Amino acid sequence: MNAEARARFSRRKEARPQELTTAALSLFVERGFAATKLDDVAARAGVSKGTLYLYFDSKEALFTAVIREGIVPALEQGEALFQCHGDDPERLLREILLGWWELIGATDLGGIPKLMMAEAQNFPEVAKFYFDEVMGRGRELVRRALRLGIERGTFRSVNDELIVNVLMAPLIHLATWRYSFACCEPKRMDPRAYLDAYLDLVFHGLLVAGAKEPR
Amino acid sequence: MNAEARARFSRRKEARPQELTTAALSLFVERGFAATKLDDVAARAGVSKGTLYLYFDSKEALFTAVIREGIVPALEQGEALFQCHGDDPERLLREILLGWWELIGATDLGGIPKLMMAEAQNFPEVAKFYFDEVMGRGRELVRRALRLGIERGTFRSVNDELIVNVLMAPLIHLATWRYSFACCEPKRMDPRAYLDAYLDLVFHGLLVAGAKEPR
DNA sequence: TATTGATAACTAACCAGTCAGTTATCAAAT
DNA sequence: ATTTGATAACTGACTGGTTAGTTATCAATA
Repeated sequence: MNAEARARFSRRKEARPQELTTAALSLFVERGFAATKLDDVAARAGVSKGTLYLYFDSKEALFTAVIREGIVPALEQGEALFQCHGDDPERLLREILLGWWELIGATDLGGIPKLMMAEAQNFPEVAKFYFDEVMGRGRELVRRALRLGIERGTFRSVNDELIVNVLMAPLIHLATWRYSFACCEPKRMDPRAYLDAYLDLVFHGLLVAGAKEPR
Repeated sequence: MNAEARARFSRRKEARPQELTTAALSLFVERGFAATKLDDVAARAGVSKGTLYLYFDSKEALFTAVIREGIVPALEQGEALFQCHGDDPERLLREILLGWWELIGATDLGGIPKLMMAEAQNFPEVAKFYFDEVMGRGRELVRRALRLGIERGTFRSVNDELIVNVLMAPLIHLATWRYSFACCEPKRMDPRAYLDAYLDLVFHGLLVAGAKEPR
């Protein structure tokens, strides 16, 4: 049996966990944790429910894995990307915000904020992990860019701790939109146009008056 | 039997529906629709599950009532409030955004956005109602204030249709926060400080350069 | 043949929805 | 003022369908 046939038909102990978490993520995001049946998760991953239990101890363990394994790699990728641009705070912040959208918001991971918001109170430990290890690290990136811009005199002197939340909210909102009200819109919103309007407003709000015109 | 004792012990056909929807709202927001047991809803309202079924046909009917009866009155109250301030667009927009917070975000109704986001795909008809009748009307208020400001030359010429979403996102985010990650924060966020930072950023972003300094 | 990945049938618990029975209330009759 | 009968509000035990989690069995590989 050749490699491709193997990959398609044979038993794949290594690949199963990710196949299952991917299937679980899409269903958890679509329906919520409690309303998602493990039979459906298994079916979407192309296996039976028994197989799911070979890799995860419980439904809750699957949920934990979905969050942990789903978002941490993307976060590390993001952090690596933004360690270089030290010179231009405006450009750096723009790259971070757009980078979040490209790397998380616009991908399948974009459903995770919706899922975590909905389930935070049901899974306090996962919420704590997500708050510290995911949101905390993401916020720190944005905060450093803000601070840098303020120190350099490019940005106005705002409360960076609070403004981080304000800056992230429209991005998270856009990501969540796809999994909530998108189907209600007669004329679909264009994410690119939304992002342009958002960045335009934000940088007009941040840059000191008289500084160079935002792009 | 005096009025107070009556209010506490007697049967109250008229008051029951609202007692039940209030209890249901808090539990739906806290745990999600599917994870909420009707026994718990009934218990929180001080009645038995059988009584709940005297007033609502099904769990889904209860959900629909929670959304419809919960938010429409507050919306109408809001619309009535803002029909007068026609003169000063900046002040008008500020009143609308802060008014949303006071009237909805900071009250028990503040959980409804979280609940609707989580359940929109499970209840497309309720989502359609909410999208058209609640969000649509709220957005229209904000949009008119934006347009007015642009026409008067107070605000920059932004895409009002898109900016409405950007403006509302941080408010909805703050309201949702209370029912998701608030318990993860070691030092609680101060909503007032958040709102100040938000309004400061937004009005610096909206007002034309050289116009009077935002308050 | 032994091991391992996978399954499908199974079990036990849970919970939405029901209904036969109970209790509060009130008006009419005494 | 008290009793009584009718009714509407309410209850909680019960049922049936559903689903998380288990296990006996099978098939492929080494």
